[in-house]
Order: sequence, then C-alpha cells, then structure tokens
Amino acid sequence: MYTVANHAGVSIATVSRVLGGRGAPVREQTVRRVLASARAVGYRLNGAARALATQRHGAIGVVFPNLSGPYYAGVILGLEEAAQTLGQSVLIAATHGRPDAEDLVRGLATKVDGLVLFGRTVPDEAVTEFAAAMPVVLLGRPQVGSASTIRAENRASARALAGHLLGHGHTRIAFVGDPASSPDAGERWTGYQEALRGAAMRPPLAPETCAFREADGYRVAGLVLRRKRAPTALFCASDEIAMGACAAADALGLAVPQQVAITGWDDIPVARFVSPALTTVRQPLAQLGARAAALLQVGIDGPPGPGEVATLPTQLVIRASCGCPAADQRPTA
Amino acid sequence: MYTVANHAGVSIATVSRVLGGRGAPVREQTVRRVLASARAVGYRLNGAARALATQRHGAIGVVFPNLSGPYYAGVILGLEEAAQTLGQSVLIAATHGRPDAEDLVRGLATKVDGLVLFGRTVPDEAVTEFAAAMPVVLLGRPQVGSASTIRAENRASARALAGHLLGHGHTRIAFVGDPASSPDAGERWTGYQEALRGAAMRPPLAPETCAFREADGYRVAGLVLRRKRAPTALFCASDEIAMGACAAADALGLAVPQQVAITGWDDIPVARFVSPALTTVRQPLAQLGARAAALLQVGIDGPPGPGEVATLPTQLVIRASCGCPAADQRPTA
DNA sequence: TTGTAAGCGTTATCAT
DNA sequence: ATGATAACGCTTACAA
Repeated sequence: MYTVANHAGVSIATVSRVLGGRGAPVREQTVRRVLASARAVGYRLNGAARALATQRHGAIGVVFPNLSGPYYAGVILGLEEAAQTLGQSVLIAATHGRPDAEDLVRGLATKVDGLVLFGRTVPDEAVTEFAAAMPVVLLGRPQVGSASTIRAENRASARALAGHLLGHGHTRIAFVGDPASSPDAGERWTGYQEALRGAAMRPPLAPETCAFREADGYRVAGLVLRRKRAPTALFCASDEIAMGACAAADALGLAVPQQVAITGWDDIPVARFVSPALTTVRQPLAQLGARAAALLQVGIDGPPGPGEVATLPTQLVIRASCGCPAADQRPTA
Repeated sequence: MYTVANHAGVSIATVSRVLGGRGAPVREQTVRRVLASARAVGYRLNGAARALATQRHGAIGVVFPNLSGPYYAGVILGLEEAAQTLGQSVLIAATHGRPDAEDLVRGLATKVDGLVLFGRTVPDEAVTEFAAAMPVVLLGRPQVGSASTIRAENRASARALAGHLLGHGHTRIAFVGDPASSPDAGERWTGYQEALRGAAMRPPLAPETCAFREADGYRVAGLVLRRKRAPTALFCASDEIAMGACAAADALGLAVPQQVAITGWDDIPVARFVSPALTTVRQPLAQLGARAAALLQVGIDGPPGPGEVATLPTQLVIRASCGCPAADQRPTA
C-alpha cells in the first residue's frame, strides 16, 4: 500500500479510502491517480490485514456432512448467492461424518463472522459453544440454545402425501428411510404415521430402515417387496431411495405404479424425467440457503438476539409413480 | 490472548506457541495451564491476525459457474476433502455466468493463497492476471499462461463410446450437446467425429446443440427424433441430457434401446438405476478436485513453477441403454 | 523453556 | 480532501 501511495504521491490513508471504497470522500482526480498507480504496481488489498483492522472477516462458514445428492448442493448454492449480495464470502467444510468435526468447525470459526450448521454435523454442546461466540444458524435441525433455525416443513406434507396414497386405495404402505438419521426424516415418518392413523389404520411399528442412497433403496425395497404380504405402496424418504426402489420393483417384474406405487421426497431434477415420473415433495433448497445467509447477517450486524425459527413451506408434486394418470408435466418448450 | 496469558501467568508468546501448535516446545505443565485458561476465558484464535502475521491465509478459493448437477459438487467435494488434509480452508464463489465474475474473483483473491478456476468462469486475460499474483489451477479448461491445468480425458473415451455404438450397427448417430459450451464438451464432439470418420462415415456437420440439462435434452431429442430420417442412436454429452432424451423417446413411443440407443456422460448416481440403465462414461470427479488441491499446494509452498497439465483417465461404463444386454449391474448386497 | 518486542497490511481517528 | 499515526491480534526472531 505504501508502494501505491508513493507511486501516486498520496498517503496510504488516501489509498485505503479509494481502494477500500469507504471513509471520507476523495477527489475524483485523486481517485483516478490512485487507481492507475494500483494497477501499475499490480497491487491488491490484503484480506487478512483488512479483516484484522475492521474486526470483520467478511465471510461466513457452512458445515455439512457431505455434498452427495442434490440437497446440500442446492442449499449451499442458494446460500452462496445470498451471501454474495451481502458482501460475504463463504467457507465450506464437510464433516464426512467424522467424530472430530468439532475441531474442524473450531478451526473454521477463527476465520468467519458466522456459522451455518447443517443437522448431523456437530453435537448440541458444540452448537452451544459456537453460538456463544458468534451468530449461528442451524439448518434442518431442532433449535439449540440461542442459535436460529431454518427448516423445511415435513410433517404436514408427509401427511398429505401419505393421504394421497391412501386415496389411491392402498392399505399396505411401507415407509422406506431412516427417521433417526435426521430430524427432517423423523418428521416425515411422523407425518406418515399420522396419516395412517387418521385413516384408522395401524401404521407399522418400525420403518423399513434405509440410508439415503439409490443403492440402499434398491436393496431395502427389494427385500420388502419380496415379502409375503408385501406392501402395495412405498413411501420413500428421498427421491434417491425412490429411484432405487423403482429399480428394485423393475427387477422383480413389478410394474410401477400398477403393482407398486412409489413416492419420493426432494424433487430432484431427474424426478420428472424418469418413467414413471416420480410423485414427490419439493423443498425450497435455494431459499433455505438464502434465508440462512440473511438470518446470519442480521446476527452479524445487529446485537446478539434471541434466535429465530423459520419453517419454509414445501410443495406436493403429484406425477405418475403414485398411480395418478401420467399427465405429461415435462416442459415441451 | 493477553487475557489468557494473564490468566495462565505466562506471556502471549507462550500462549501463541501452545495454541498455534508451533514454534519452540513448551513444558507440558505449561501447556495444560494455558489450555485450561483458554477454555476458562472462552478464548479462540483470530484467523485474520494469524493470517496477517504468517503471511498465509490458509485458504484456497474455488470458482465455478454454478452447483447444479453432480459435476461441480463432486469435484468440489474432492477438493474440499483434500484441502482439509492439507490444512487449507476452501472459499467458494459461483459466477452464475455473470459478466462481473472477474471482480468477484478479485475479491476472493484477497483472502486466499491460491485459486482453482473452472472453465467458463473468467476470461483468459483474467486468468493471466491472477496467475501472476498467486498459484492458479484451471479445471476443465485449456492451459493459460503459467497456470496449471487438470482435466478429464474426453476425446479417446468419446471415440470409444461412439465406436461402441457403431459396433451395435448404428449408422445414424446424432451428437446431442453443446461443444462450444466447454472444452470438455468440445473434445467429446471431436472424439465422436473421429470415430465416425474412422468407420468411413460422414459425421454430421453440426451437433444437435443442447444445453446440459434434462429439460433441454428432452426438447432437443424430441425434435431430432421426430425428423424423417431420425437417428437410431443419440450420443449425449451428459447424463442429464441423456435422461431428458430417454423421456423424449418414451413420450414418442420409441423403445430404448431397441428403437433408439442413448448414451450419456458422467455416470451420475441414478444412471444405473433408471430403465434402461444408462451407458455412459465415468469421470473421476473427486480425484479431479483432489489433484487440483494438491497441485495448488505445491504452488503455494514451493517457488513459482512452470505450470503442469494433468489429464485424468475416464472409464467407459457399458450398461443397457446402448443396446447391450441388461446385465444387472446394480448392487445386490 | 519462556519472555520481550518488532512487525504483518489495513482501517479509522484526529488533525490539518 | 488529505495526511499522520495508533490500533487490530497474532507470530517469531532474539534474549534471557
């Protein structure tokens, strides 16, 4: 910066004012001179020094289990875009389910002004610890202490979706997924049970436990569909499970939806292009991320607040895999 | 830090040594005392101050167009994991095809020690500019100046895949994709043409231009398949295009692969679970990212070098959509 | 093994 | 509108 100042014949204060774009106004002629000098000497501001002086990293951190599947990528993309307009950079960290995730986040925390923590990444105690030090927003996870929480609605949609299946006349509907793996999945399981009970049916005592990947959906659905009194409908906790389940039905020679109805969750991009097109529930992924960024920003700018809880609505997407007539919903233009 | 030092009855130098984990060794008893004090006063290092003092941000930046589809997410995940083991944080920035991407990257550059730039994000001049200031690794993009480049092999695989289609007896094979959209796509188009010429056929003068999304694949394939002498095989530049194309064939009542063979590229997770299972080419996504991180690290640690070019091999994945017997390649366990 | 003190490159306050 | 200069919180010779 001194170099630029010399080159332009001004003080570093002035250089800072024009390059940093703040502080007292600078004469336009001077601005041009400084800009020219900066370019001439190939100068660029140092973010670290800047952060130290301003007491602001100008960055937020987001911690997620991994990036497989469209869910995290979608949310993070929305988060990144919102952060960008707020002038924040975003640092990412995947825990990969490691037990030392806490340390990872602790390290991250030294470089950011706020943290977005997805469910299933760090234990509650850790959340409390971080929330004490900086604004924290939780994503898809019950509120902890003073941290804010953003979630997508699950229970009512699950109830509606299971109700829809009931409306098709199914009496043996299995839930394929792992309610214990995340609060979101847990609520889908709850909503599903409520729908069955609402129809005076006894929901199964336990779900057909299944991780959120195609291969697991294929395996578990294969097992379930081979049983004596196999279910006639599969309520899958994610589109990926559902895709695997469809493949399993196919392999067993069962027609979907005529012999087995299958529904998913998420509305991944391919969902409408497979055959039969998948009935599912769409989550507002990008919005989830954008809200998280916005909420974090108020925590960063403002005083430490109480912590909000926001629940974003989801949308039932009825296509063909549930048994509805296959109105072609694919874009024709 | 002074607070901790007081609390522990030592100097800030000692605190730095134990908390920073470097410099001269510290007596174990002292270490414990400092650690305890730090916890007691709820102290955490300040990354900005640290970066300023060490002249190292301990972070790398990655710039990509967006996060839709599995490609970027896969590469970035591999990148992040490798960076983590190298002790680097990763900052992400999506350009969303904006023209002011350069400024975005310029801002990012003030906070990182190195940059990973995906193809189609910033112009060559900008790459040169950044490469002059810090290590830069290009991903899926021809080499520019002193920047290193990592790519996945495209041409030979495309030749092999098109050759495979030829082997099935197809004589009218269309290329669906946009060679101009990325160097990768361009090479696939080249390899495809080479294969046709190698079989003494005249490749079409132009590809069936199509963006990399299901909806576009659906639209373009629908148009192509409706033509008089419609192709009997579709060589799609991505799995997403292929999925859309399959749906289009389906909508037209054409059986895949009996009436139209369709191949993709990428081997996205659902590719093996759709019906028919997609014949495609698998790219080593995570490895691309990991290599980028590693290459960047040598640039950061070492002296400014000449810039390497690494091409990672891809793998032909023959399944059913090309017309091969549908050996069930789904996991059964 | 530990302490002292000089930076690291900005921003921001206070003069001018 | 611009200039001097004191922080900002840490690391790291150099001393002890």
